[in-house]
Amino acid sequence: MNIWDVARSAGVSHMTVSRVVNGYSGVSESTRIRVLDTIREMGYRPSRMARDLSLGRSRAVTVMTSNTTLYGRAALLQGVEEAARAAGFLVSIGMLDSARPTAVREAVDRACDSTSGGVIVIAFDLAGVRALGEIPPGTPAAAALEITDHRNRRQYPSTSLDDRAAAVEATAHLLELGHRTVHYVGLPSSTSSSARAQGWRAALRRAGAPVPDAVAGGWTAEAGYEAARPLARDRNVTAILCGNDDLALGALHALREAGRAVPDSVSVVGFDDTPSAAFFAPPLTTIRLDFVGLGRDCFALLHHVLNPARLPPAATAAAPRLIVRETTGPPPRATTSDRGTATHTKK
Amino acid sequence: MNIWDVARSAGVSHMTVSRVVNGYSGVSESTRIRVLDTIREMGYRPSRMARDLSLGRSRAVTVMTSNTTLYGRAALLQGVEEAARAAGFLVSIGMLDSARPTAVREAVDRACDSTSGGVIVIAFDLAGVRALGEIPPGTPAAAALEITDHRNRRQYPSTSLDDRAAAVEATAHLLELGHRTVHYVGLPSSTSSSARAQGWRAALRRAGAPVPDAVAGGWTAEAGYEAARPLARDRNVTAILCGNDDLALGALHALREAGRAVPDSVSVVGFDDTPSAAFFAPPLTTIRLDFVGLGRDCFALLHHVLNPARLPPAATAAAPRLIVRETTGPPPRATTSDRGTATHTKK
DNA sequence: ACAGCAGAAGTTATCGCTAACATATACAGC
DNA sequence: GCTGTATATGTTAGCGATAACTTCTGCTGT
Repeated sequence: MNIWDVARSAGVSHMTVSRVVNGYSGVSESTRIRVLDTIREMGYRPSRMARDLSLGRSRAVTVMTSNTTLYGRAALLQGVEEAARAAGFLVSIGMLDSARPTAVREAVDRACDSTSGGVIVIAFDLAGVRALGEIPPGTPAAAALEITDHRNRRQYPSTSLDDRAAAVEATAHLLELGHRTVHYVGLPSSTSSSARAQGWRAALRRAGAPVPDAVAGGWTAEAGYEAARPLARDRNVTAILCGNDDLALGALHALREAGRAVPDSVSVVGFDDTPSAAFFAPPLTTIRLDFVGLGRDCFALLHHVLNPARLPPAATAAAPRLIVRETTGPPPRATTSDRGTATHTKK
Repeated sequence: MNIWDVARSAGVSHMTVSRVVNGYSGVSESTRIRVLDTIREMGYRPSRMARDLSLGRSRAVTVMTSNTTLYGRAALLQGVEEAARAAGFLVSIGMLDSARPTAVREAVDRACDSTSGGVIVIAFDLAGVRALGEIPPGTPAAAALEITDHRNRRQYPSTSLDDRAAAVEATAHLLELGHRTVHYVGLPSSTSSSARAQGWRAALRRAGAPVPDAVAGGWTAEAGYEAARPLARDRNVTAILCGNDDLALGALHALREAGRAVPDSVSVVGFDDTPSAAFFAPPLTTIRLDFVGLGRDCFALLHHVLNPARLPPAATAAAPRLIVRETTGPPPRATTSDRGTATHTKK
C-alpha cells in the first residue's frame, strides 16, 4: 500500500497525503482529519526508502565496530543509538572482523553506499583504525578514537575520552600508595602508542619511577590471564594497570593462582568500570569511562557534518574518573625495600 | 554520481551498466571490462536505496533488543549480523527501552516501516515480548525467545535454546552432588514462567527435593548481589542456580561477604558461559549457551519467511552444555544432615 | 462588479535503480 | 537472398515518495 492508495481512499491527491504526513501547512483542518483517519484505518506507513531517495539524503548512520560483545563497544553503540534516534536517524551496524584480510574493506564498502547517511567507526582497535583509513573520501564520517594517532586521523572529526589523563590518575594513585612502579597490561593495538599507555608512562616518568615494558594483552579476561601470569610470578611487581576491566579480571585470576593476595601483595587497576567490576573478587578499582556519552558525542559530530548548524557540538561525555575499590593498597613491606634484587624474595 | 554518469562515460546505456553491476549475462566481455574500468575510475557505488526501492524489497533486517551491553543480546546480535551479511542483508538495530511507556511502541513503529525487510526481536525480557506483540500483522518477523510462552507467540517463527533441559541438567548436577535442594535466582521476566525456572522446578520435583520460591533477580551483577544476600545468610541454602553469569557474579560476591566459602559452603551455577565466567573467583560452573548460533538461526528463519525456499531452515545452534568448573561441589557435612531443623546449625 | 490575492488542492518532474519489452547486429540454414 | 534465432544493447515504465509549479476556489477592497 502506498501514498496513492491512501489518496484515492481519502478522495484527495497524493500530495495532500504527503503534506499531512509531514505536517506541512496548506491543508484544511477537515481534509487533514479525513486523511489522518484514512491513514489510521488503512494502517498506512510511508516508505522511508522512497522518502530518502526522493530527498536525496538518508537519515541513517552505520556504526562500524568489532565484537560488540565487549562492554566499551556495546555501551558506545547504545549512546549512538540514543542520539541517533532522537535525531530521527536509523542506525545500522557493520561488523568489523580483522580475521579475513579483505573483510574490513568489504565492510567499509557495504557501509559506504549512499544508503547510509554517514558512518561512525569505533576505532578502538586495529580493525577500526584500518576501516577509518579505507573510507572513501567524501563520505560523511566520524570516529571514536582511543588511540590519538594523528596519522590515522584523516579529515574526520572524532571524539575520545581523555584516556591519557585517566591513566595518569590511575598510575599516580598506585604510586602514591607507595608502589615502586606500575606494570601495564595493554590492549592489543595500544601497547605502545595508546593514550592509556602514554599516560601510564608519563606518570611513571614524572614520578621518577622505572618504566617497565608494557605487556601486550588483548581484550578478554583470558588474554589478561595469559599476560598477567609472568607478572604474577615476579615478586617485584606489586602494581598492575590493565587496559580494561576484563583484562583485570584475568589478571586477578592469574594472581590468585600464583598465590598472590590482592591488594596485600599486588594491586590491580582496570579501565572502563564495567557494571560487573564492582563485584569482582575483590571489587575492582578502575577508571569509569563514559562510553554512552562518547557515543552520543560521536553521533553529534556526524550529525554536524551532515547538517552543519551554527556551531560544532561540544563534548558532553563525562570525564574519566578513578573509582577506588578494593584491589588497590600499599605494597607489601618486604618487596618495597628489595629494590635491586632479582625475582626471588627471601621468605 | 549515478548509473547514468557511468553509462555516459563508458559510452553505453545505463542498463548495460546495471547488468554489469549485477553480474547479469548478456553483456559482451569487452563491454563488461570497459564498464568495470569506468566504474573503478569514477569510484561509482550503486545506491542501495534506489535498488531496493526499485526491487520492492529491502535487504535489511532490524533487530530489536534492549540493552546490548548484556552478553546474551550482544552475542545474538553478532550471530544475526553474521548470517545477514552472508545473505547480503543490512542489519539495523532498534533499542527497546521499557522505561517510557510508549517507547516500545515507538520503536516498533520505527522498525516496521518498509525500510526494513523484516524484524527480529530478541524477546528475552518483557520489553521484547511486548515489542513482539506490537508488531503489525503482515510484517515479516522472527523472534528469539527465552520464555516459551505460547500466548505471546503469534504467527511468528521463533528460535530458542533448550533452556529447560539446560536448567534440568544444572539442577541435577547440584542434586547429584548431594544438595538437599537448589535455590534459584531468576531473570526479571522469568521468575515463574521461564523455561529455566520450569526446568529447575521439574528437576527438583523429579528428585523429590523441596521446591523453594524462586528469587526475583535482574540482569546484572548488582541484581544478583541483592537477590543473593538473604540467601547467603541462610545456612540451609547450599546451592544456588542463577539465571545468568552476571547474576552469579553478584551472588558470589554476596556469599563472600557473608563469609560463605564457594563451593565448600555453597555451590553456584550460572547460565550463559560468558567469556569472563571462567575467570571468576572461583571459576564459574555454568551452562554454555550458543547465542551466536541462535542469532544465525533466527536470521535464517526470517530469511525463510522473506524468501520461502523449499524447506524451513533447521536449527544449527549448539545444544546447551553444562561446563563444570569450580563453584560446585558437595554440600558441607553439617548442613546436609540437618534436614528438618531450622536456619541455625549446630557448630 | 472585478482585479488581486491568499489558501487549498492538484500536476509534473525527479531521485537512482531494475524489469520488461524493443531493437539491432551477426550468423546459421535453406 | 531471406527468414530464423541467438546475443548484445537500448528504451520505457515503474518503485513511492517530495519539490516546485500550476490551478482552482473564495474572499477582500474599492
